[in-house]
Amino acid sequence: MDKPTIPKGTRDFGPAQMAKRQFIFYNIRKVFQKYGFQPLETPAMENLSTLTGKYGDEGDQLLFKILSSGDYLKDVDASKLETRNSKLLTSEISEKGLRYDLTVPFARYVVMNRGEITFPFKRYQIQPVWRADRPQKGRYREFYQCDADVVGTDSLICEAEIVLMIKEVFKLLGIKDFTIKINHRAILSGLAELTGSQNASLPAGRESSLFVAIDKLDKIGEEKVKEELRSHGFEDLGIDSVFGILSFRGSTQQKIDFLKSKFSNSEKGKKGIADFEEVLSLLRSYGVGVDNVEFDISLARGLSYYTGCIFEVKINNVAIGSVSGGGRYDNLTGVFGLLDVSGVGISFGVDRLYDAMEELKIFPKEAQVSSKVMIAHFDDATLRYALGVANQLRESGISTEVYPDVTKLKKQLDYANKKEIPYVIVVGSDEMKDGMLTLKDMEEGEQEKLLVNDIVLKLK
RNA sequence: GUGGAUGUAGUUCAGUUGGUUAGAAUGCUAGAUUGUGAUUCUGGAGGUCGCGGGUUCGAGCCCCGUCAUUCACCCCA
Repeated sequence: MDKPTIPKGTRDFGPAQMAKRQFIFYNIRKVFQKYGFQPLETPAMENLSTLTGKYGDEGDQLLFKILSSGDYLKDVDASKLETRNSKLLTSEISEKGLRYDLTVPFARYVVMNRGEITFPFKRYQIQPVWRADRPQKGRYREFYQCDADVVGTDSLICEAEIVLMIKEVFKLLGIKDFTIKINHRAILSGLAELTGSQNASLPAGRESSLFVAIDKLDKIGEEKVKEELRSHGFEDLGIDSVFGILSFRGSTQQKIDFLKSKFSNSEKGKKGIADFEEVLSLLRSYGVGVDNVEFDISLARGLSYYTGCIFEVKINNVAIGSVSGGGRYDNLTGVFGLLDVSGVGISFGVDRLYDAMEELKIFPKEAQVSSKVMIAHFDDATLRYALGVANQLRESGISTEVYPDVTKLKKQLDYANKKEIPYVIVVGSDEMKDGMLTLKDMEEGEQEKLLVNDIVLKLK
């Protein structure tokens, strides 16, 4: 029998990791609820028709498909089988897939339940998603997303509150050095107009290849991006005018003023700038500073359904991809037949947050303890006495465990030490006689004799 | 889907131009100490060297294949 393994890109989470992961989940959930978001869960699997076509060609390839049950090959067209073309066959042998993100299932839910939902609808969702990617650093095939979305309102208050929530989550997690990058799809569209003949919009495909290329600007540099654009057939003149804007350096206000001058003929560009200015103005009304916020004209984000403001959060000085991202999508529910519902949302990637926090060594110690106290004993009589003590402690709300076997004290203390249990109560025949129990502080190594009630007071 | 790196004890890794019985640290375990852990000392267990083939008198080491892990690209949380 071979040693058992788990699938590529998946992980087990032991008790130590779970304590830290739950610390992250707990704080994100706390913030979501504080801003009025309500919980939602959807199935791990969706109908393939719900998922396909929502993430582009690349995305479709990364979908995990579930083989139909039963004798799924029986009714397959023989000529299709002959072709040996898997893509032709998938629709025949698979009708379900694992969810790829939380936003599309949410859109599906909204459309299915449109009659029940009171808009604007604010929901949060913390569940795993699956992507058939090649795993690498900070990239897994199964990972958790923590999404909060609002649908049914165009109000830019939602965008502003997303910024507030990001700041609050990072504060609770103890991450200090991070950047919230913001841009607007309309600003990018304005930019795209400049690449072609004056004011002519690019076809959608051309537009997205432009976005994908400039999104890499801070990663691969100006020359490589230009190269990529040329290979996609963009003219040098257009490329130069785009870089004339992208290379602009200055404060947020200077960037805004500069773009306004460039977009004098672009309705889209003007709209993008106006939205962004309004979000900044709203933030000021909340009385919250815009530190950590950066206006990044080159931020594009791949997902094609974004139409308004887009966000991305990076932790500085940690070599890991973005830990959070989101934006506004005007027509997500449109593909499911419900038009004119605007949504905006944010997603935190727990697994990357975990990796980054581990690298920065900023998990608080109290996120990691198990029992507060363990009771050690010597024989059957003292073990039985210990059970009563344990019950008293637990009734007072103190996490307590009794060492379950009769064995040497050394071994029991060793166990407590390894589990990082901070206190040990030693019950021997002397302690049983007068009720004065020995309480040992495992960190300091000191011990004192106390009544159970006094121990409760001390540990509570 | 494309390219690179690495597979030796539970774990992290040594292993000389190919040469006797493959080592260390750590962890595990027993004791030194019959009521005291994390420090110290002593003993013990633990390896089909990822798998399959080839070269050779001889392979952990060289060659081919294969699987796994990992990093990067594409894309993304």
